[in-house]
Amino acid sequence: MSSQNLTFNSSEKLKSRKLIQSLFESGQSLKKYPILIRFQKIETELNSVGVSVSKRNFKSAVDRIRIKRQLREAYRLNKHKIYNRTDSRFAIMIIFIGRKHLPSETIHEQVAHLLQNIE
RNA sequence: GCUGCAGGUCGCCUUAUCGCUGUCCCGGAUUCGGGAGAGAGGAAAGUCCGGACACCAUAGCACAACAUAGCGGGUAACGCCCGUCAUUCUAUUUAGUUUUUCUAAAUAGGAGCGGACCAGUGCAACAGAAAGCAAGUACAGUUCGGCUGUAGUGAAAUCGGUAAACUCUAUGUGGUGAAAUGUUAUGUAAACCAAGGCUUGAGGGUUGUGCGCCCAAUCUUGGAGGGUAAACAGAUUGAGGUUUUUGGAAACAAAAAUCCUAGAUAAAUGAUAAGGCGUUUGAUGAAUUUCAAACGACAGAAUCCGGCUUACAGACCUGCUUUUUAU
Repeated sequence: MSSQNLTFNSSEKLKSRKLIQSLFESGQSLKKYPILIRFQKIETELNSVGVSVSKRNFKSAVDRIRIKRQLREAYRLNKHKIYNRTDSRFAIMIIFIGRKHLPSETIHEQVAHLLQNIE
């Protein structure tokens, strides 16, 4: 089951435009620099997760892609913190609000901390 | 060996574990599980030219506007590429000159906004009366007309220069851009679309202008929107790559053999660990010897091709060149 293993494939990705819109309009948010997450309870089997990096802070496409990969990896390795703790499922958008590159270790720590506090 | 220039090739590697996106095979037969194999670039970038493809009379016609500009060739096409002539720059050699300078010729390497001033309009430092259509110095001639010649200024005085001046000539250019466009499924109404009929053509739309064209209201018939930015096609086999042969001075073309090499869509191609490779720094030392640390250029496909431009640590190859050593 993809909810238990260390996977993050397309069935768990946030793709619906409507859901993203409602997430930004009425979702809750948690912040721990340099990460901001917005989340909302949804009635599905799996979480629905997206990542985002502002073009304003990182002009180069290479930089943005690198950070998005770090964020996805951080979710993949830490998603058990949600699945093991609660039966609720969430739509989550992980947003990078920093202005420079950070080591993956730091990003993973911050994302793990935020996922721990979602409810 | 070293210095510099030009052109070309490459542009981190290996293993393990955990993942991501397609493809194929097996089991299941909707979801799913297992296995095999594939998965960013020379610029994928800028979006500056040229095409393929698709749709749209808001697409047509005329003027305007814009682009290109020796000659020959290549190409699907080009503003690109190859060759060549003239021009111009640099270097060397030779000749002329007492020498520097300068001039001429030859050789080598580069550069580029290279059509036309026998249509019209404009512009021109200094000198000069005057750089074009007005004025005018001296002398001489004279058909007595500022008509002709000489002198004088200047590169140039009705002889010309200038089109990186307007302009003219030749050739070319419609717009939009894969979120194009097509197909399929479900299917309430007055909103949307298509076809047809009737009336009015006011007002509006288009690229600057004119013509043309389109849009409106009402009736009839048929189909539809949302859910759903859905799914599939377009979409990756192509002006394709590699090798050989032939033709050609080259760009390039032809033939044969062989290969299939990303296809995502809130957008895959990654993360971690260990080792190696390279660069830099520090220590060590007879020795890039040994050790340690840091770093790994520019940059991420998005319909697809051909170019151009710009960015780029480092490595290698070829040619020319500077200097040194040996023979």
